[in-house]
Amino acid sequence: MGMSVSTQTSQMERPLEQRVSYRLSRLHVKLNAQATRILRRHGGLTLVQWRVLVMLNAFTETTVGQVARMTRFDKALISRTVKSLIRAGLVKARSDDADQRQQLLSMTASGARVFGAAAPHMYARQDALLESMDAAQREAMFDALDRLEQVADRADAFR
Amino acid sequence: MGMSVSTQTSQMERPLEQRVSYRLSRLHVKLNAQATRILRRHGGLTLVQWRVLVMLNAFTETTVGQVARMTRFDKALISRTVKSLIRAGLVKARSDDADQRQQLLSMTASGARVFGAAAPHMYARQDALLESMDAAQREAMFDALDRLEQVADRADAFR
DNA sequence: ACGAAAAAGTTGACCCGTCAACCTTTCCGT
DNA sequence: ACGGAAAGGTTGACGGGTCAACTTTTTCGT
Repeated sequence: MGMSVSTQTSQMERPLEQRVSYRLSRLHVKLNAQATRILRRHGGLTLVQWRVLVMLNAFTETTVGQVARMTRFDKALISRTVKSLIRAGLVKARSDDADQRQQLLSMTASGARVFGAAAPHMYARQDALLESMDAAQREAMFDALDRLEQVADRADAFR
Repeated sequence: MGMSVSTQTSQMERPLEQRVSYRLSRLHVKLNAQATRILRRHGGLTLVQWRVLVMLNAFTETTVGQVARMTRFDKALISRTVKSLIRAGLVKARSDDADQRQQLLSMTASGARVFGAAAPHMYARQDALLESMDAAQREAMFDALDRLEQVADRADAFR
């Protein structure tokens, strides 16, 4: 392991462990992989399908566009995912008389069953994550996430 | 906009805004998109290419495997990315006499130039992110990231 | 010192997610 | 009330990223 360590530029002013977006990316990948595994074991939903069902569970009769905005996923992705859910019989769509462009989506009984089977495991995981911190830490973290998101948004304007 | 709001199940016990992995994912997507944009403007590197060059900048003469482990990216991805960097003339490889399986990678002069052109912008962005928090908040956040990562790792074992 | 196991890397197949182009329906200013 | 702009959605193409299979080289136990 004797790697010559002569980093000709300053020996890493910003240790890797502390670079924000790098850490975030690592954690995000890990959590996603974990969620995907849980879903595969309990019903076989994909992560995006799960997120769509979460939305349909919270808001009965939603549309593709609304789900896309709420999840911040691309509407193309949501469109395809909804199609897959309809094909699988977990979601049904009925056309909206007031606006012919959109369709009102809702879970079928079978969709609710699949969702209900996966939910406890997904929520248990979420709880495990939150319970690793006390209230103050939790608040500090969400606060940090808020700030970072704001900075990212602001910086977008003039870069 | 009169969307009927009768969510028949409990009106969202866990408000979306507070779900950890959801927030993380949102922020991650945003930061990634921003970094990608900056790189496109200043030299045209992709994000993975950038991350590889960061590693080559910090550790002269590294290997594909080491970069993969350090960045936590898949080695297949690193292998392809390194190839693209070599094709672009930004990285060069020389075979290791002591181990014929691996190749020692380093930046070319032109690679260093491209890296040097993008670096100030990327680091400025990183600084802007960190400067949105004071020292205590920063520590709280990294602490939170550590905990979450640990929990995720531990949970992997028995799920 | 031999053979099995492990490590390094490459490749192909595949899915996820994004982008841009496009079609249809609705909105809205004049 | 008409025509252009905007909103909803779908589709095709593409790059990013993962997984599994495979080759070659090295390590290591006996």
